[in-house]
Amino acid sequence: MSVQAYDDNNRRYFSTELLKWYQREQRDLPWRGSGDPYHIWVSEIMLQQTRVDTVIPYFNRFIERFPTLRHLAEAPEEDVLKHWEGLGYYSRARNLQSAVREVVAEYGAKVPDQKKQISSLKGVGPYTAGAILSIAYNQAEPAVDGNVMRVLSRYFLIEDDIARPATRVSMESLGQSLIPEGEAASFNQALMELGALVCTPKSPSCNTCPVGQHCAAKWESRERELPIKSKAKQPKRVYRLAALIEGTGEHEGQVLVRQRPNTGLLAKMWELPHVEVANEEVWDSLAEGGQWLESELNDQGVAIQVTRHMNEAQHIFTHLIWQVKVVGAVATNEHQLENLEGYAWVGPDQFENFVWPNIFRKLLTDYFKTANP
DNA sequence: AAACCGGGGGC
DNA sequence: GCCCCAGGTTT
Repeated sequence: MSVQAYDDNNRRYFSTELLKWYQREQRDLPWRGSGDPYHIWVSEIMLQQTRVDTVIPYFNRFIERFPTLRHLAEAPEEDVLKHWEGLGYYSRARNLQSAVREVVAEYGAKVPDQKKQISSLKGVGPYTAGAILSIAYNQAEPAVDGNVMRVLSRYFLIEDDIARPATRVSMESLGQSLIPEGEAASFNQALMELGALVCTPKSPSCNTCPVGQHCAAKWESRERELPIKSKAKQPKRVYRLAALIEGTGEHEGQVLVRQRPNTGLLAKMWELPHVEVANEEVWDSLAEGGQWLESELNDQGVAIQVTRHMNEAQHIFTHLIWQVKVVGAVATNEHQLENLEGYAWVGPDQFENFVWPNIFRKLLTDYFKTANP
């Protein structure tokens, strides 16, 4: 990294001008001001790979329901997941509660202020540890996220691939070296704020940038080339058939749903019973696919007959694309499904008692709307 | 190092 | 359609 080209004057300029800008322009965010390390912790977990505007309403609801570490520690996990519903990366919620329980049990319900301790908590990696230590406790620790790597790579013209872990490590030493004495909390937030508001990915506002005068990338008109990031592999497409099993008799107006496994993708959330099919051709044929769906669910104790094609949906994950076709079905052993482990009947009245991934929330909401207008 | 883990917004 | 977002864990 050719940061040596930058002398101390340039670094001092960067830090002082950035701090001055932040004092003027910082946004008023719900987790700023209270100074409660627990609130800061919750915000940092929610903000992982998630935009500020998305997080704000979730954060307010979450803190209202779980105002302190103890409230969160004592809550049922399902309740926590329900407050995370729609945010994505649900292991964040489970890890957070698990870590909070550890803090209550091992650290007297006080968020630890030592790096080794806080870094050992579930869901707390290098970024989050640095963010909590600096923002909540004003310790001179770096908090290097995507914003910070973008800002630093441009200002110092660093051409390392930011997708490589080694690059983040070197950015951390640079970021730490830039923190002015006693200003860790403001400086780290200022770096991220600049990345979010000014030094944006596509078209940075270099004309209004508080440190643009000494930005190496701007000097060479290369700000749009940075940071350098290798491309991610494109997601694999899979084909799935879901059964919308309509209840009869006492289950009139209800649909059979099931809970996902305790680990992995969308863990513990609810879904329509469904199977993956071998290829697009099987998926396309209602006869072929329907037969496969019937036999697979039958093996799990759910005997059905597929009746008709109903709906289609696509759901894009980071590493996976679900092509989902929904077919209508009737249960031929409805009386035996009552106590089948992991399955339940749900109608509009019970809908909110379950935690749904977005794709099934939408499919079921649409169904109930057309079935009971 | 690469794969896994959600969902949404900007352009 | 592509890229990114106040990343972390597992393999």
